[in-house]
Amino acid sequence: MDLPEDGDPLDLDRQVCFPLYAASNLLNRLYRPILAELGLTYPQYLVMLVLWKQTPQTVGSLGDMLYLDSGTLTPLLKRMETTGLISRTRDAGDERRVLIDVTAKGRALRSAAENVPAVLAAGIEIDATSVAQLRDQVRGLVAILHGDSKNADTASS
Amino acid sequence: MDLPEDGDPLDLDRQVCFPLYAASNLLNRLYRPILAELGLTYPQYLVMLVLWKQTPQTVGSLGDMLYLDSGTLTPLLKRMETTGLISRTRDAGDERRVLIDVTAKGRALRSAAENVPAVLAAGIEIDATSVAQLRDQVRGLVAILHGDSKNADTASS
DNA sequence: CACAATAATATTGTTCACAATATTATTGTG
DNA sequence: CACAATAATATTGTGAACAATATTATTGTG
Repeated sequence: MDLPEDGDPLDLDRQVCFPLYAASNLLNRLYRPILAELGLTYPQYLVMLVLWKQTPQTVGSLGDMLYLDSGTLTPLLKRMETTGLISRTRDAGDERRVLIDVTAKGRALRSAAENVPAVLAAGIEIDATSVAQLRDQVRGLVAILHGDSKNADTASS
Repeated sequence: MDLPEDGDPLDLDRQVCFPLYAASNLLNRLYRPILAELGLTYPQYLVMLVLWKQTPQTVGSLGDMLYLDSGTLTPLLKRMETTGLISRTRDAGDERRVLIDVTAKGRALRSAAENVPAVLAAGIEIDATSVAQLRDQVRGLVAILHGDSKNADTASS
């Protein structure tokens, strides 16, 4: 009774993509004021998460991890350079590349960012199990959409 | 073993929101060329889905259903008016409201849009059961995020 | 009826996200 | 080594999203 055959395929309630779209917007809206205190937007926060793990990165390596391209990242990284969180320097070994590194200011921001997940979680009434389940399912979809069919076992066994 | 306690809370792989963000971007990227043939963007497509179901709508009613506000919808609807898919007229009964209706051109687009879901599904290798499961889980999250706690029983209790 | 309070939409300014294209550097083939 | 092919990043132009604010219309209270 949930087959795509019966009913209108153009019904908003049938769409898979709409809830994802809505959830993404709503989450961004929830993150915004929290991250604003750190002087970050959500995609900028994602860049910092990567850089806090491993540095330096290139525009391309950031794009691979965040599923974004230079058209989005270049201006974003320039803004982050302006606010003093990162540095952008041409790779001497390969002048095509731009190395992205954290500055002292960017490194200092880490401790303040550490309770962002907790603050956010406090604003959402959902238990940890559901969250993990949801995360893994969406991750499976991302893998499929990105063509990493190796990781495409959303709910299989 | 999946508790938020162990490990770094700022690890990209632990984030719930990132997969949702990535999935939303990737899906939009997938929709874009398909909808471009109809002269639509994804949010414009969502507006048409609503209007094909029930008309007229107001800016506010569309916003309620799509979780968007006038700051996003007003310019979007103006563009759709320009392309001739919808009409925007002040409600005579309440001049604050703007009634959004489909034009003949917008109505004619419906049949062409009917196979969008199928074309899209063809591009994603995922079974219907997983999709439905994912959809319902994300829908649960949307309900929580939006404060509709009535529908917030993703897996609670 | 006056007029504050509220409601619905519009505007402004900033930051993404993207396709298409341009620019510059490196690699590969002869 | 020349020079086409490729790779990495940047630029351009369009369309969202959003917070904050402005504008206009209606409602409610006296």
